Amino acid sequence: MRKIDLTNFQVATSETARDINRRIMLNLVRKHQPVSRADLARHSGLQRSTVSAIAEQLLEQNWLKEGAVGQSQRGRKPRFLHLNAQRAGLFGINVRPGITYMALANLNGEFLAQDTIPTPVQFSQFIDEVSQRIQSLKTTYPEFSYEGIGVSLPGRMDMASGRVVFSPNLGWEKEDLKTSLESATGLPVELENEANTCALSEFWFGRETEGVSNLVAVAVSEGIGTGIILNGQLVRGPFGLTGEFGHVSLVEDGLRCSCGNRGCWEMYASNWAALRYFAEANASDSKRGRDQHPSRFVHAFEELLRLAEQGDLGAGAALDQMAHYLGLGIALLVNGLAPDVIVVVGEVTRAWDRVGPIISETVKRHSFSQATTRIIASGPAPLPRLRGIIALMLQKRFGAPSIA
Amino acid sequence: MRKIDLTNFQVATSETARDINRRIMLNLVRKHQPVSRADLARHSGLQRSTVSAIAEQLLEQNWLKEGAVGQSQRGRKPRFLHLNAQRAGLFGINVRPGITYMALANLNGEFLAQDTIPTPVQFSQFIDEVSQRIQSLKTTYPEFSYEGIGVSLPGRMDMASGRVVFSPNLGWEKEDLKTSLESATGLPVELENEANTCALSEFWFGRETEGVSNLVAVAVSEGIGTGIILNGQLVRGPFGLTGEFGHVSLVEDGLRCSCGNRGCWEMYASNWAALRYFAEANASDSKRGRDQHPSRFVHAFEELLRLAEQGDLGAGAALDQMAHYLGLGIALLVNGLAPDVIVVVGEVTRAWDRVGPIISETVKRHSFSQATTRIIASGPAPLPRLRGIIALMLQKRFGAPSIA
DNA sequence: CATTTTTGTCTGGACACCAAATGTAAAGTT
DNA sequence: AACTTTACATTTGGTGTCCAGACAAAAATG
Repeated sequence: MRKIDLTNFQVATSETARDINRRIMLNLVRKHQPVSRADLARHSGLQRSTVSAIAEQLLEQNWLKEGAVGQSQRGRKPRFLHLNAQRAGLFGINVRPGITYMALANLNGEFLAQDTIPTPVQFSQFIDEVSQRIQSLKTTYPEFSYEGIGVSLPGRMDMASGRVVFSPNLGWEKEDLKTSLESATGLPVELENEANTCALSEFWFGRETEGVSNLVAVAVSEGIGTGIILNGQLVRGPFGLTGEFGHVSLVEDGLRCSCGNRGCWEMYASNWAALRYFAEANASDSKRGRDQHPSRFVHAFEELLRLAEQGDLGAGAALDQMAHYLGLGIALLVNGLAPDVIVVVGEVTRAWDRVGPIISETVKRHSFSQATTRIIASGPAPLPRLRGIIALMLQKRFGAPSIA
Repeated sequence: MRKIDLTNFQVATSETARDINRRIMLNLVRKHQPVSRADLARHSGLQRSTVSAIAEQLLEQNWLKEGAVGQSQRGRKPRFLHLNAQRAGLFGINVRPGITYMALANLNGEFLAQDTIPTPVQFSQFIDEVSQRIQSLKTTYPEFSYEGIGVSLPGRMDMASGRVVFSPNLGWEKEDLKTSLESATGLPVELENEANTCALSEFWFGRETEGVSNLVAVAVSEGIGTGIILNGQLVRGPFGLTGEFGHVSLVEDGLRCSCGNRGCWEMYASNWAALRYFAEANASDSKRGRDQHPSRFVHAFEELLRLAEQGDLGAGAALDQMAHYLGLGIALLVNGLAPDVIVVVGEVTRAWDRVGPIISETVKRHSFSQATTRIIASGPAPLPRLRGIIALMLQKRFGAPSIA
């Protein structure tokens, strides 16, 4: 039960009920499509007349389409309804150090086109290149009604102002990405932290998350970020700062981290940490990785994965150590938040057969027996980020309306 | 924005709008009472006619009372409305090892009577004694409409079944406290973890939490529990297990905790930890405290506080060390959750002049500079728990309705 | 005493949901 | 082939709610 915030609330009007039921209808169509009005009435508990009225509105506004006539054992055959996929064209952009992924998705969250570009170092160049590609995609798919652009970023941003608050890996702090991209493309832009988008991706599209309302995503790359969904909604906190569990001290008086703290989780469980373990074991330069160009760094970790897969003992040991520390941090999340699901995202999941059991074992040893949290691996990046940023925009239509 | 859970949702009816607006009205009356209908219309943005209609309903159902005629500079004088305090008599029970606190509160959350009893070891005896006192209070205050009993417990409980899931300090696991107390008193009973009630107390009654929607309570006693409020609502998680940050490993390979883990936060920052520090420094028996009867143990920590206040260096050093570790754990919460406010609850707040600065300093050293979390001390126990369990029940009437 | 200002109520219209009747269409039955 | 049954979908009348504006009531002002 939520407290009503008297500094910022809104009363209900006579249209509030319709708003609520319309969103429920859209969700039911999304889940069961193609589906008849009668079925929708049964699923929702609304009267058939009400369902017809809502459907009529949604058909008028092009959110739904009437499809083929369906089959039934006896009686009049139903006229199926389904989402009008073309009603929303959504651009998802996943900005990573070194490389930027772009995608076009429809109302069903299905991808129609994907593209990658090297992430320009210059901010203005980034805006130019991205808006140019968006323009070209818009002309390639003229049948869509374009609704917006979502950007997944390694950083934290303030929702109110739309500005990036904290982004050490990109260096775009203080840049007004939202406004710049909006004026360049003419489409509304939404920003979100990449760990949060990973969480949203699993929450809205995950197969193992049916009925789940508490979920934490652990996004493992150069660093570690966490996206936290509790009570069925993303937790952003003031300035979107919630979720920096990667900078929690796991090792007392441990390695100094760029954040100023010591012994941060991400110093021991990130891709970079694994490369460090590998380098240290080989008694070579321990600074390897950090000094390389970001995209080359990604390749270094993928090489480590490949080496381990091929049976290299040193690479395997580095991954094992990384997995151990991943487990320690995840145990902390299990104890403290006890979500239904923790989903691990990142290149490391490609070696899940190896790291998964180590993580599970470590978590079991360091957490309550009562906690029933499932720990699962997500698909390979960059898909979770792109799917998640699309989910963020779909939420606008399919999420529960904000009331009171 | 919340995702709609299609396994468990409810559609809007024609009364949904009224339900929403009625709750907003109740909140506005609570905040501004005594207040006129015209003022309520201005505060809410509803039409005066609508406000009158809602007020009429609430007056009929005795939630509101029409008070004195107020003053105004010009024009017709307003007829003031205020909450009918007697409309709800709420019993709050705070069960602690050794001692149980009881209180009777009204719809305004004001306390009318308070009482304490030694916590019986036998569960059945507890039910008997509590229901007997409740019966006696009901006859003393016959003018109330009694709405329920809330119980604050050191443990975790499953909302669905109402059973205690985990309660090492009470030993009432598997007991059906809710049903037992309900059948003994004839009143509906709600259970809640004590750290959660501390959070609710500050959230609903705190003076420094206006407009705050993310708050974490750190309840420090024999152990440490955390109550987490995010996006304006309590996070309970499956089986109410969310919030056991007290059992997060802060010290690698540290002291073994009763939970099975090693180096748990509460092994280093609880009252018991401070007593251990004190005992260790005095080279005496390090098991002191654990072996004592719970209520005597409370007295031991209060004695430590008194000693420190009187200038005892050893006692002061023990508190300082406790404060340091409190700061470490709180820094973790600041980094990971970045709430607007963290409120510390417990006997230790009586020495806030001493421990507050140490906590702040430690948090500052171990967390982001961006985080704007305020760290405050709550009033002395047992008030927060009692106020919080009352808040839990008041939520039923004043919280936002659950929709979709 | 008329005017102005403010509070509170009343009335008609719009919107939404519900329940039941009606219309529509197809399959099964006689 | 005509009738009955079944199921889908729409129409109609009733109720609840909010809104906008008119109206009534009450008190200060000029």
